[in-house]
Amino acid sequence: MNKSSNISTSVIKRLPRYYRFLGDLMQSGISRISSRELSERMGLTASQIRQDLNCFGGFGQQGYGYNIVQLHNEIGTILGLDNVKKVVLIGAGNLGRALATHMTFGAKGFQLIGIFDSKPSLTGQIVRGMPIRHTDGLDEFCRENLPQVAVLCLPKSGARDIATQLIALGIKGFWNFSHYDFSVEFPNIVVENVHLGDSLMTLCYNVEHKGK
Amino acid sequence: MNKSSNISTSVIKRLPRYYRFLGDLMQSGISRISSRELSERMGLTASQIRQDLNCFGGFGQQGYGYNIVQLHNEIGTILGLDNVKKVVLIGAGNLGRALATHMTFGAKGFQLIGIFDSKPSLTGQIVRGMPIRHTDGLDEFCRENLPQVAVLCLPKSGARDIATQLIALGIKGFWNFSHYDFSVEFPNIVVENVHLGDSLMTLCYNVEHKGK
DNA sequence: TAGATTGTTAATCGATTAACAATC
DNA sequence: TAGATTGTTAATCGATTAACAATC
Repeated sequence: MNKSSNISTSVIKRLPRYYRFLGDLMQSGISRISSRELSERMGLTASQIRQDLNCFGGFGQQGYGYNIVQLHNEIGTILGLDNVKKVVLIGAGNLGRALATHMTFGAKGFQLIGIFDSKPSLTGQIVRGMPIRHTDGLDEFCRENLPQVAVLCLPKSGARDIATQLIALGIKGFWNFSHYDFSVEFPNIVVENVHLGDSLMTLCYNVEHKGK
Repeated sequence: MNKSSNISTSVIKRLPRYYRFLGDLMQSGISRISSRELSERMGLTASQIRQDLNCFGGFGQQGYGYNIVQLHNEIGTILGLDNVKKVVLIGAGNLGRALATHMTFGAKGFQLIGIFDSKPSLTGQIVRGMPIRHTDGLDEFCRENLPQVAVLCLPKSGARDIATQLIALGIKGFWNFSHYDFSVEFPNIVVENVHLGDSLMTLCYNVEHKGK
């Protein structure tokens, strides 16, 4: 396990945002930027930007700043976007279908290779050019196609069993929209939780208490 | 502005999760729990739970623990879930429609009252029992119905103008799925960002570096 | 060379954890 | 009363910010 394995999650969570801002700057034709100017555009401190980047290497140049194209590439590499990971999506309800249709997995280091649902009535429906498969075929599909990542868009009740099954099949990471909580049973599995309900409640609190 | 306005965001972000766990415990018929037992179920320290709760008041009882129903209610009140906020959703693409159909706004302190899109071809389509309205009518609709919150499900390009318009119309909080960044132009507006692309890139990094 | 800006160390700030007296 | 567990203070840990020497 290399040096980058002990980078703090605070830093890692900021990397995609740097990547996005640098991408936008790239497109606007600017070729270099100082940590100070980037900090103003992003609403951070220049110090934090320099600290963050120096976790991974010295990408800047004294007296000059950072080369935008180069830094954008570096961050993309750090994030692992060029190393494509195969993804299966479990749960083809509204949310699952929206993600399948709407997300550009390709630009983020992923390739969606299969969509599954336990509801027989959905089997065979076409979403983003691929048929929804029944979860009965999940084992076989994974053994053949070796996905590394799964998106969970199903109710809490079903999520635990599917997660256990998928981990046994070699899935290394989950994009988890369900309310199933991996942390107790599988503390070492990589999970990125997206709890939309929690997010909405946080918003509720802030509107209530911080709203002008 | 009351005492709760200087609660740290770390604490606030944990409240919805407490609320969910307590709701589950409630349904399983347990009536009391100690911080130690809750900490084991949630994968936190007991100390953190007690610290968090004591930001808002002493809800426990020495030698006994916490009454689950009571604590669940208290946290609901703290989150402001019983004070319903009217919501408009802007952008009825895949994601917008999925959220409109899939989210139980009601259980989280919100009521969806209108769905808008700038694409004339969508106008009049029914989503969750209500017609998609054209954004031309947004001003009038807001003046009549006084929503306090907006969900932004549109591309970055359109988001800035709509956000500015909505703020002028009295919108106090945004659930922002767009890539528009409020922090520089509107640092004091309440915004809950859900950047699905960023989340996916974070997952990419972690699969790459932390995967066993 | 002089000016600018990084990389990096040190100082500060905030969040988490540990400890324990208060008390049910 | 004895045991359990909170509320709260103190200690630790980690993240952010400030400062500045190195250097382009």
